[in-house]
Amino acid sequence: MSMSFVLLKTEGRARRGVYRTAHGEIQTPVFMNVATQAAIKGGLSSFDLADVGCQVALCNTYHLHLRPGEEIVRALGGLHGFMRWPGPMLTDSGGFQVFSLASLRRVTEEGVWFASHIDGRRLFLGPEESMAIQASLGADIAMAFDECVSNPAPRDYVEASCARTARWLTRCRDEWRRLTAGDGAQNPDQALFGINQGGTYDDLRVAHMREIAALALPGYAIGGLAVGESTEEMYRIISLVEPHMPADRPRYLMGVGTPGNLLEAVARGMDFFDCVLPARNARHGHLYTEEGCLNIKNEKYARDAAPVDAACGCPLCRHFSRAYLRHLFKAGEILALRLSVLHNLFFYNRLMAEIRGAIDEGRFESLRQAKAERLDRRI
RNA sequence: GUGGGUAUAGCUCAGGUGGUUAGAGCACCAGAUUGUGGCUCUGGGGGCCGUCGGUUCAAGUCCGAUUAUCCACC
Repeated sequence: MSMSFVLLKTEGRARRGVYRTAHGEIQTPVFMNVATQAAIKGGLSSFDLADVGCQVALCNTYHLHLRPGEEIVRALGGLHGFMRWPGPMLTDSGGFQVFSLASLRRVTEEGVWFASHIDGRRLFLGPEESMAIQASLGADIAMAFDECVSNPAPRDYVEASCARTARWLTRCRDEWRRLTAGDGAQNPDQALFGINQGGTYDDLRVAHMREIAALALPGYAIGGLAVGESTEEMYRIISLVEPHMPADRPRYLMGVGTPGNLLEAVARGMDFFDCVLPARNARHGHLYTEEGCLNIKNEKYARDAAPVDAACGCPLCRHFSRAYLRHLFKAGEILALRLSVLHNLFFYNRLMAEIRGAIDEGRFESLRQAKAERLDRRI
C-alpha cells in the first residue's frame, strides 16, 4: 500500500503530519475543499482549486452515483481524470445523506433505501454498494458507509444505529479489501477511513471508537458532529474520543467548521477537515477576514473602496473593492459568487497553512488564542 | 375635442353588498447557514389609498368636481 501517514511534530495535542497518496502528499492539518458533484459550487473548476491553495478535493458518492453515474466517471479516468484534478481526493460515502435527506430514506440492517432527490427513483445504498461506487470514482480516500445520526436523538436509537454502523464498517472493510487486493484490483491505492458515531452519549462514542480502532484502518473520522449540538458539546466529544483514535493514523473531523472550530479542533488532535460553510457563506455574501466575518451585502459597504481583506492575497482582494463586490451581489451577477467562493476557500486554505507553520515553530497555542474567537466574529 | 378606463408601498397589483391598527409579490434593510436537495430560509422598515368637496355614526370602497395618465374615435 502506497498510503502512509507520518507524524512530523506535535504541540500539546496538535499534530503536524504528512499523508502520502498516489496523487501526492497532503500536509496536515488540512482543509479539504468540497466539490460534491465534482465541481465547487460558485463556478470554480479544478484549475481554480490550485489557485486557492487546495490540497485535497472532496466529492460525494450519493450525488455522483445519481448523476452522472460512477460508470461514466470511471470511463473518463475516475474523478481525477473526469474533473481534471491531479491532486489527492476523498469521496464521502453517502452516509451524510442518510441525515440530510432524512425525509427521503429508510434505514434497514442491509443499508439505506433512498428516494432520489432528483426524480424520486428508488435506490439502495449499503456498505458494499458505497464501496463499489467509491472504487469506480477512484478517489485516494474512501469513507466508510455510516449513518450520520441527527441531534438530539434518543439514546436507544443512537445505540442501535451505532452498533449497525459498526457492523457496516466490517462489511465496508471486507468489500474494500476485495476491491483493492489482487491483480485485477480496480483501485489498489484507495484507502478506507472508518467513522466514529455515538451522538452526544459519551460511553457510546468511546465504545464505538475503541471497537472500530481495532480494525486498524488507514484513517479514522469523527462523524455526526455539527448537526445541532452546541459548540461546547462538540469540543467535549472530540476531546473525549481523540485519545482512543490510533495516534499513527490521520484523524478527520467530518463537516467542521468555522475558522474558530478548525483552530480548536486542531488543538484537540484533529488532522483533516471539510466543510461546506466557506463556500455556502460565500454564496450568501458572508466573507471571512482577519477581523471576522462580514456580510458584503450590507449597505455600509456600498461606497467602500477597500478590498474585503487588505491582508488577503486572493484574486478578489488583489483587484476589487467591497463596493464592487456588493454591487455584483445586488445585481445578481454570477461573478459575485465566484469571486466570493475563491476568497473564502483561499482564506481557509491559508489559515490551515498558518496553523501548520505555527505547529512547526511551536507557536500554535498562541495562534489559537489570538485567532479562534476573532475569526468567528460577525463584523 | 368626444367617449371610456385607471389612479392604493420604490415597482406591479389585491382589497364582494361602506365597518378594528389597508395586504401580496418584487425591490430595500437585516439575521441564519458546519461529511451542500437550495443564489435558500427567517425576520424587519415602508402607504394623509392622486387632490378638493359631499353623503354617512363610519369612506380605499358611494356621489360630484378637479388633476394626471392610458385606450378608442374625431
